[in-house]
Amino acid sequence: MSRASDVAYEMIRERILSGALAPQTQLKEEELAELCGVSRTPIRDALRRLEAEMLVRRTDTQRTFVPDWSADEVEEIFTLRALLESHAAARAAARITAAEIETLERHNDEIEKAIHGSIKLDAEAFVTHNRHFHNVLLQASQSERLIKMRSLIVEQSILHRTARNYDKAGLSRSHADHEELVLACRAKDSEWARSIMDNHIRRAYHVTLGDMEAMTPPPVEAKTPPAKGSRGSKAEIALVK
Amino acid sequence: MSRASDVAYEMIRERILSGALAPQTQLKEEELAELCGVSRTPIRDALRRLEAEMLVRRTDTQRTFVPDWSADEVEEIFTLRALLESHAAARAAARITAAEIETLERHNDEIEKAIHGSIKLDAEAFVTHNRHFHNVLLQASQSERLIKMRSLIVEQSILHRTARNYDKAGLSRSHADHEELVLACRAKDSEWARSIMDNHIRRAYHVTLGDMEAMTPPPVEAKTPPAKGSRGSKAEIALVK
DNA sequence: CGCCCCCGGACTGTACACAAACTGGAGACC
DNA sequence: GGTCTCCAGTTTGTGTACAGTCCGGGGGCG
Repeated sequence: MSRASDVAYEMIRERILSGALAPQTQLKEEELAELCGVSRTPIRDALRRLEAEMLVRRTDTQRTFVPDWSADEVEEIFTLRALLESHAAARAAARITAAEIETLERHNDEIEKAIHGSIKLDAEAFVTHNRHFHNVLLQASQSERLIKMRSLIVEQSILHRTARNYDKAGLSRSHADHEELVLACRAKDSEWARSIMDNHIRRAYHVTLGDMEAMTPPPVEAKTPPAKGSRGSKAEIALVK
Repeated sequence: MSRASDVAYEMIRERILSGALAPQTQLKEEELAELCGVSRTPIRDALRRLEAEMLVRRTDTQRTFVPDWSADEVEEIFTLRALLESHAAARAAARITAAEIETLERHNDEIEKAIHGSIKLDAEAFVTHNRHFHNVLLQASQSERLIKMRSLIVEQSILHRTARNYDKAGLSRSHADHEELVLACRAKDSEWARSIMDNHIRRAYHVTLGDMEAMTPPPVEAKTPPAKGSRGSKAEIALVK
């Protein structure tokens, strides 16, 4: 994992998810090369991987941009996530090992601590252990395809927002869901696991939705050069509707 | 599409799906470069893309192989395909345009012709138009993510086998499903479309299953060098169970 | 004005050379 | 015989030079 292309991948990914690289930004290979301190070759590698995960978008003329997501896409993302993660939970319930169940419990205990451990909510810890919990479950589903598909469903950043704006009751509910998932795994009851997970994610969607409405989106409309000359080869990049 | 890396991508992909590159084969960049008449750079590009689509598999030490699929994986593939394509059909029913519906009908007419047009079944034509039909529907779902996810679900080769071993009645049934899908689209009835597609694909799975049993898999076991020295860094490639 | 064409600068694609890492086997040692 | 170590050949990773393509603006023309 110390290859230049891995370093570049991590650096760029991190910057996109954290917002350091704003949506609509064009990613130029040479710039990134300088940023990461490597040559263009590993950068190209990293960009290919990010493209496969839909964390960057390429135009028809091979220019690369940081995408942004419309409300419609957010809905689609959560629907797919519910579909896939509940399927993964069902598979996991049938295949999970005792050791993995213990790991799940450990992470969920940490989540509990993050909520009630101190006076103030430890959002960072919550997010981290929440992510791990879901990852372990995905791993237990023993399907590489599901794992790859999930990585197509970008939501780290959205998740981050969600965790911050949940109230304590909401977070506790989330913790309780996880506990029930552990029970379902113990019982090897796939359908139980599936329905818990489906419910868990749909709820998260609606919380996110609330958040998104709450923070009046600054109507910073993309500068739209009024349909200038049609040379037919102008690169189009997806704009938020 | 005339870039060297696109040519390489197409060539390698075609050879894998057609079986010209057998499962377990190691793909060496230099060999492929010679095969495609380009340098290693575009080959590396192509391999990255194929890897993202799970059409090749890399070991932990960056060696690239043609994968093969166990019965368990085939089941997983069809389950996911049913999940995703029925979701896509539901989305499509709500969004499809009149022009797209016409295209669907055109392809389905061709399918009809392939089945009954001449004395002998035109398997090639059937497979082609069947693929197009499904692609149009997927396109109509207007979700890039669904399209990318579907490409993770390799099944062209399996599909090929399926079409050959369907009997005429089965193929007609498939044609009738497509007709009903068009009706559901016209009616904008998402749930109807979903259930047709789910049924359509599950049936295909069981036909494939029958085929796979029929043709006694030649028990050509992978040479397993009896667990020799454990240097710990030996590349492991997934073997068929 | 508004449209079109053309061109220089900017960005991506490809080849190739060299560096780093992995593989499989030969030989030392118990 | 079994296991470990080391090494030469093989394969992949990276830097760099140059070729090809695209973008956006300036000037000609209606």
